[in-house]
Amino acid sequence: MTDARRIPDKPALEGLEATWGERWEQDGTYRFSREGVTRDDIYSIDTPPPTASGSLHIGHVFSFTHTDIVARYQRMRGKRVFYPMGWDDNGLPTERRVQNYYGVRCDPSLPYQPGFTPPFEGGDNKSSKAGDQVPISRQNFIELCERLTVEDEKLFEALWRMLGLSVDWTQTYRTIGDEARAASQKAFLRNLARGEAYQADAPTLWDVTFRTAVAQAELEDRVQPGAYHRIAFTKPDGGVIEVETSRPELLPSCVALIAHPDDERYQPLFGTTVRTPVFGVEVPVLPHHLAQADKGTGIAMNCTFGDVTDVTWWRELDLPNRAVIGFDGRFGSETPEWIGSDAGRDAYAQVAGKTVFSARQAVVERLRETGELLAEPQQITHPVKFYEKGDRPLEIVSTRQWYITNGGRSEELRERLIELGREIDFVPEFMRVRYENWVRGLAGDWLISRQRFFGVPIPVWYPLDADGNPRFDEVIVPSEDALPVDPSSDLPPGYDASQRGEPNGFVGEHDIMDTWATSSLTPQLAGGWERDEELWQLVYPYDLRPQGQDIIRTWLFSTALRSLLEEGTAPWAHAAISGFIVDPDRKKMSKSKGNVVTPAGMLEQHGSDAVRYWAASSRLGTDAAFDPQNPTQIRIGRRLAIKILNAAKFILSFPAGGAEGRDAVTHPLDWSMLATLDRVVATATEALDEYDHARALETVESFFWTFCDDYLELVKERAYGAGETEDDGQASAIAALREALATLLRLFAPFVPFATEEAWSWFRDGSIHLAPWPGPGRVDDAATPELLELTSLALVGIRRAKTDAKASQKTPVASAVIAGPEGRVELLQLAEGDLRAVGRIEDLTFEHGPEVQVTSIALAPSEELEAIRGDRGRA
RNA sequence: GGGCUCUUAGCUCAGUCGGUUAGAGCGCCACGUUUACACCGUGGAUGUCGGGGGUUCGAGUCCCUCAGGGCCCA
Repeated sequence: MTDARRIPDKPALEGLEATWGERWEQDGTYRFSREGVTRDDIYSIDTPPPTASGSLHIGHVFSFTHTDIVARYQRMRGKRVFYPMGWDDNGLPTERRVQNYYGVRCDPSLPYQPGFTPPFEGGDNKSSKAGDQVPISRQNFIELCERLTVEDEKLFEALWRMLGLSVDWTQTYRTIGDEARAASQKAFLRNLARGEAYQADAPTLWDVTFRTAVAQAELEDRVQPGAYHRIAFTKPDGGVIEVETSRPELLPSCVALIAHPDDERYQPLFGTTVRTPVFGVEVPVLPHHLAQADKGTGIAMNCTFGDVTDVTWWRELDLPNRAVIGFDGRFGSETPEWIGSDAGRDAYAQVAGKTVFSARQAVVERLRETGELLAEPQQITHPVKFYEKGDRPLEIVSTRQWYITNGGRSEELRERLIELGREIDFVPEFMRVRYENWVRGLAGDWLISRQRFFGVPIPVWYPLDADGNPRFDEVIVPSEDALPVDPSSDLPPGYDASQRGEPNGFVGEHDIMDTWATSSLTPQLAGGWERDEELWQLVYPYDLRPQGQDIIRTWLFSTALRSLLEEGTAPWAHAAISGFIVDPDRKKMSKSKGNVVTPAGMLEQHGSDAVRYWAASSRLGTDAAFDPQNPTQIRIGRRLAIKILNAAKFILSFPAGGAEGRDAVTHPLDWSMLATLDRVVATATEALDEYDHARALETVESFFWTFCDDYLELVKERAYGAGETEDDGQASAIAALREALATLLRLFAPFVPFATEEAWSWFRDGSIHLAPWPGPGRVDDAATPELLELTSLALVGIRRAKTDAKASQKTPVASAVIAGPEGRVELLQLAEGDLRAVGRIEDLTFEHGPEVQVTSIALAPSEELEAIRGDRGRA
């Protein structure tokens, strides 16, 4: 043993996070070492990196604690745990934050300004308009993104360390880092080579504020106010067809009217043409099953493109493309060639250059003038597609974009993805359905082009023909060893800088990839794919992917997809899905609802162990209610952590003499306690193996309270060496207590890492977090948990008798009789000495009876009681 | 509109394969303690297991149905 440890007089939780956090860092306690190991020795975890420019909320603490419990458990089971942490810093959230924080916006047409100083720092500047932000070059903008994310990441790491995540902090990565950019470009080039990446001119959902394309996974419907406008189309015979539309401004791009094939009202018109109001364009009337007969007048105006149904009709009915709205969300300034009439051209002049909103007013006004608005607009609410981070409705524009196949256009690939999902053990199992539903519902391939700045560039160039037009079908790619590249500044193989933008020269792709195109590669990024082959072979496929249920369709799916395309295997063996946090009204906590609780304050106020206990008491997949005003579970966790320290201090205060461990145990009651404890160990181990941390914790905790309240009370006199018990009873009690303490601390260690490490340090060397997970030990052949159960029952009976007599538990008892069934009483008698000691019973006898109970008890004569009270009064 | 999920004590939640009188913690009330324990012990009250129907010797548990909450998707 080493020098005597100083156990504090008053153990406290305060300061443990700092003390042990520093110590673990110094000792490299959680460092991943690959020396002399095989894949079987490793437990690898692929953690979805938090968004660096977001903020960590209590839900992160919740789910990351779940992961950490697994990591700590597996480490104690003897695994080398590969548990890296990344920061997801590329992407639009960072751009927005940088704009607000520094008061700038990116204008790629501007030149780089060395030594640029932003107008301010630290603003949240939410109300500022884009016009007030200083325009800066793309490179200046990216530098600010880098600067700010590095700062954010420091704060994140500090919080995770305080929470006690057992992450190997030498293994961090950033999704914008060189290695991440190289890896995601390499994966893209491999997709391209295998035909899984392609470009296409296609109608694309477009956010006009951010001026970028948006993928299916980023869409959300929002209910918006709108209005139905009933307008008149003219038949060749001069008759009128009434159409209701919520988007009258798209009238200039109208290409057809469409009704359901079974709709008898319109069947006679199929194949004929009608003239659009105001603009006077002849368009056909066509049947299609997606037209809803019960909506409006039952016949719909098809435009380029009002919604996704318009896109379907355009594709399936082979209609012309009459786009009028540009990337800026405004109507084009040139009058389209398909509008031939003077009146039509005059009307278009009224909308040219206008926003959707203004154009709608102009068109409606003109409809009133011509009498083709048949009724006052009828106010409605209806779902409209938005980019989940945007605040203006999406438009649909036609552009050239890059795609990656994801099964949206291939039944066979969808089936393979569902098959792949079956290789993953979802915890809880029902979460698999969300994955399968998402895969089955995919409507198109994955659009990965983003017209943004802070992200991984799509690593290709295009040759220019003699007229200076790009030949998009002759993609120029870099060699893999040149990665990462930025096509807007780096040169394609075989060209020189003077040829950029010149006829017969080249042009670089200016788009970047969707942030998910990088985030979907976290197994590769963290695991050294194509960079550290040895590491990759050791950690991939990963054992565990923990994540929230809300990102199954995005993160889990896209990672599984990339893994399938690249490796042909599932990226992980298990997917552990945490629930989310709801407020006392059972609403999901989210920034927009304003009910978010910041975790740092909770950790400081209650202590990390307490907060972790709260997180650990919820099962995977189950939402947890959390009331910051009344954090009951956290208080219970805090009480438990304090109790652990106090119980350890108490147990260690008994004189530890000779033999340690189970060899020194002789007393039947001590054996019984250890036998019970072995069962607890078995249950907790089984639960943790099944990723049921809540059951493991509950089992250990409930035993711990019994251990303290009953067993510890029963043997404390014997452990003091007081009383007239047998000679070796003291040594047995102390050995059993220390054995139980060492076991309980280890059982609690994954949940409450600070308090357990503190208590462990009082009597053991090394970190508890590297100590072996307890297993069943040797017990005496006669040992049975039943003895401890019976003794507890008897003890409760004695206590109750004293309570009924309104007497102190210390009141001496002259005589008592305990009854019980035959066989059980004989067993109970093995603990007679301890029962007499704890009950201060002078004369204890046993008899047979139907159940275990105290049948008679006589407190000591009152003069003795008076004497005791007198003593106490004097003391 | 579809998928998933939940509904058990005042609150937060367990409840295994369908099997005794449905449990824990917190809170509440009463009493007792107060040198391991900013706390501990003993006891107490609170239940139409969301409603209805079915299967079964037996249902909190399985099936159907209705209602409500939540999440995701449309």
